[in-house]
Amino acid sequence: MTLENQLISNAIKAIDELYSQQIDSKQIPLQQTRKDLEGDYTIVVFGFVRFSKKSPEETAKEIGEKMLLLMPIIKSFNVIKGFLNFVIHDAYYLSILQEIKDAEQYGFVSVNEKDKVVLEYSAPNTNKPLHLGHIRNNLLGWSVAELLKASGRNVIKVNLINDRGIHICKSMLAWKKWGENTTPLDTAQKGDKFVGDYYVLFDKKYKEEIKQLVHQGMEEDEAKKQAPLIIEAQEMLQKWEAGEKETFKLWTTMNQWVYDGFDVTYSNMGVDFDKVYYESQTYLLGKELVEEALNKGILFKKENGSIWCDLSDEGMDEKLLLRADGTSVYMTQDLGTAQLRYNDYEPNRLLYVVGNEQNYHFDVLKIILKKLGREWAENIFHLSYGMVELPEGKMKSREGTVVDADDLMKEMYDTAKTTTEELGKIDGFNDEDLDQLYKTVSLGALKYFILKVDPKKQMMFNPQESIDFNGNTGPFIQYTYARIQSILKKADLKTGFSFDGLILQAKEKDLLKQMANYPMLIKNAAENLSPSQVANYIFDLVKTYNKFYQEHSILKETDKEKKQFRIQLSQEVSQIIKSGMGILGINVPQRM
RNA sequence: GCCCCCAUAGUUCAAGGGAUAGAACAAGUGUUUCCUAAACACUAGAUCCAGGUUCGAGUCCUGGUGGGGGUACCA
Repeated sequence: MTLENQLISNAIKAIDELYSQQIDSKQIPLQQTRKDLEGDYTIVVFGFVRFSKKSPEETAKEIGEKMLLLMPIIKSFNVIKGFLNFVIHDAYYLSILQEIKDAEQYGFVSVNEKDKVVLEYSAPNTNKPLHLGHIRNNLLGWSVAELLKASGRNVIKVNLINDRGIHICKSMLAWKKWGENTTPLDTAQKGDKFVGDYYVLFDKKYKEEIKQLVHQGMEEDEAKKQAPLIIEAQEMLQKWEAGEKETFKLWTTMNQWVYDGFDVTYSNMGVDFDKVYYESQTYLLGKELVEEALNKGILFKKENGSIWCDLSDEGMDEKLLLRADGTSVYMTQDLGTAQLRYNDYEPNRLLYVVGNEQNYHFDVLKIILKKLGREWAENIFHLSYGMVELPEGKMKSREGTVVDADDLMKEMYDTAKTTTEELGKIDGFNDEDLDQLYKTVSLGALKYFILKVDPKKQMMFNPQESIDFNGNTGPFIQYTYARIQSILKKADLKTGFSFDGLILQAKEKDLLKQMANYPMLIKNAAENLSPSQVANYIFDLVKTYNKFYQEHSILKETDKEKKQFRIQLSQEVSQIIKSGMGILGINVPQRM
């Protein structure tokens, strides 16, 4: 039983004995005492005055006295207004150190195989390379998976490749027309970049056609529909869905180029998947679902043959599910994908890491599946994260403001290299070590920068101001870790030391207090699907450690017991840093 | 038009309805004969506006202002 739970249950007991009032644990506002005040834990008693019929101060005093008797671990208490502050004996904090030392993975809950979560993230389109928005998605997805694993879930990471649709046909058509049979090898490009260029080219030529038609007197909306290129692309999609051989072959070839490119980016980023779904393999199931729903009368057909879902009962519009030409749309395939995933795993939760621009899409997806009688639709959860914004607004490929994932990682690497060389602490590193270090530091900086922000919130990225290496950053944390490793290398950590009766210094106690919170932190962060909470926790822990490091000598401490204690403390702090950073997908270096 | 989300120092981010709103960067100042100064210490600086609920509101409710997103036979 944790100390928090003990405090709560004894508070309940004290209140029952004092006021004959039965309350449950949720009604006990327990929190950590403010740093500048005396005490470790605080109970806010304002809410109790209605049955204590006494002033907040008196109420707090009475409860405090009762609990002091009930719990020997409480050293003393003090009351400020309605705040009852408890001071806990050092012995408790020393026992925490022992607990951390003994734990296999402190703060982690062992995995329950039956608590299955299928987590989709990344879900790229195969018509353009990955960019900053995907970076947030990928880092979040991977990290949330780690977080859920740490809290005992059996997580299956899945990717869904949007490998079919009109957008792919645009790239294909452009390549066919102007690609002159070249391949990524010919232009020495990554495959995803190569194909992406043709997507851009299509858009350019298409715009020219629209402009020309408008010039000839056509309305712009009409011109967008009538431009020969778009008609040709639509025909291509129909051919593809009809399984026409040549189109299919081109599609296979070009998609493979893209996959090869993506694999490189994923690998550099350090993300992976347990299973990859392809939209091309799920859209037919989606079509079947639409057919089923149409027969059940859940959907309706318009005169031109297109199929729709009427969502006016839910206060929404009508939603298209199948085009007039019979080809499927995004929603069609997502229905199929969800069904397939459920069939494959029957998970407790189907989690989607997708940007908040698709909130409406997921609302509709759930509603339609429920209309179809799929009760598991209730377990669909959309982890809706905010967009990454640039100083000039949204990223637009047309305006060349897209921050490419590969480019960004390369820039970070170069910055890490420059900074490290300037600091010059790299004696004895060989080229391989250095490359590894630059990767660790640059990715650490990038990942931390992205993940420290609450996923739900929109975030700002300014490419002009490069990501910092000082302050609340990945490298700051990595540095502290490396410094501890340096100490541990020089120190001889003796086993079998007992620290019973050791008087803790304020900074040492601060550290142990924070360390004691790690298990709860993991639990809460996992519930909120928020790696940012882990990031902020680790940052605070590291700041506290640095203060301790500054104030107290470790290796030069003459008292042997104190010295061993501080070495042990440092060791466990570094373990938590490593563990927390691991959840964020960030490695920690032995030296930097 | 209708629907959803957001608004905190100059900037980027924190703050489970609780005490004096925390950090970091940028600005200014200090600390290395001492375990890695990618560090530490100090100074200055903020809850968009108007109401309401509450013992207590950055947090909840209403209205306003400002930003973002959605509402496509795009994904």
